[in-house]
Amino acid sequence: MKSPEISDAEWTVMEALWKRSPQTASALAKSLHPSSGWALNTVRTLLTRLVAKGAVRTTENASGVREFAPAVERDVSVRAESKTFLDRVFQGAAKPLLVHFATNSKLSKDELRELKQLFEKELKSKH
Amino acid sequence: MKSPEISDAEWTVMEALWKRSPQTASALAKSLHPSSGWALNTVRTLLTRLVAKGAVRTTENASGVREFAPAVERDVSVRAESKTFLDRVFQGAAKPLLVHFATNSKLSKDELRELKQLFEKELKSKH
DNA sequence: AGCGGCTTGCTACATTTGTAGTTTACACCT
DNA sequence: AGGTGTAAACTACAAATGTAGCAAGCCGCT
Repeated sequence: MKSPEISDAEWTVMEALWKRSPQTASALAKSLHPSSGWALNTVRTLLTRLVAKGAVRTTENASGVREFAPAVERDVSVRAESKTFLDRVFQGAAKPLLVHFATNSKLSKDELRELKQLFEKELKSKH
Repeated sequence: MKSPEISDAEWTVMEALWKRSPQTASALAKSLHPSSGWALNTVRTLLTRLVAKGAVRTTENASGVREFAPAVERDVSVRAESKTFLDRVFQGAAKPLLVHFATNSKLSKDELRELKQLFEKELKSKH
């Protein structure tokens, strides 16, 4: 299941759809407007492109208006993006990436604890 | 020190320069060719753009030929790219990102151990 | 002195991306 | 039925990106 390339602006639309779907173009535009400042047509264009890429699919609602919904799961896209980023910036080496984010992010004590435990668990599961 | 936007192809060139610099355009092209398949002029164009962006600077070597070297440190660019990625795909939340890479990467026992320790250290340093 | 090569500086050109505007078609309200 | 508001479909258009090619100049060899 190759996930299509999703550009920055498109990603914003996808997030909105992953959060709630299906939605009509105008509903989406309305909800995105405050943060993005995008005109309705901008959102429409992005949706059209996403449909063309196969990242979004459409259906008609009762009143004959099109509604949009993700055609790819967020998780799949996140994985694809993550892989691309990992390869590009960290040459595919996960450890340096993890070190980078571990040391460059402001993590709360709780988060640090949880992450430590996660690694402990991973270690153990590795038998 | 804002680091300039570096595109995918450009990033490849930067990596080569970060690995070794200064280098002439043709030396770079030669070393990149096997993996990238790029023509000499392609590399030149990328270099020109990188210079324009301020990511690379040039000097003349003894024989009057230009050599290229990074003008931004890898670390700075990595940080910038990482931030962009974090914001875009994980909405700025580092923990989910760390969880993602911790569970989706094939890490060796040693790496897992080191990472666990890193988090322990971070935890402690947080007093 | 002319030719073959390499270096530089321009130019090219299709795609993708960001960000809309214009036109046409309906569809409901008064 | 005509006006008003949306929806859908096209069209627009500049900047960034990937991927070069062409032209002009300098350098050393024959």
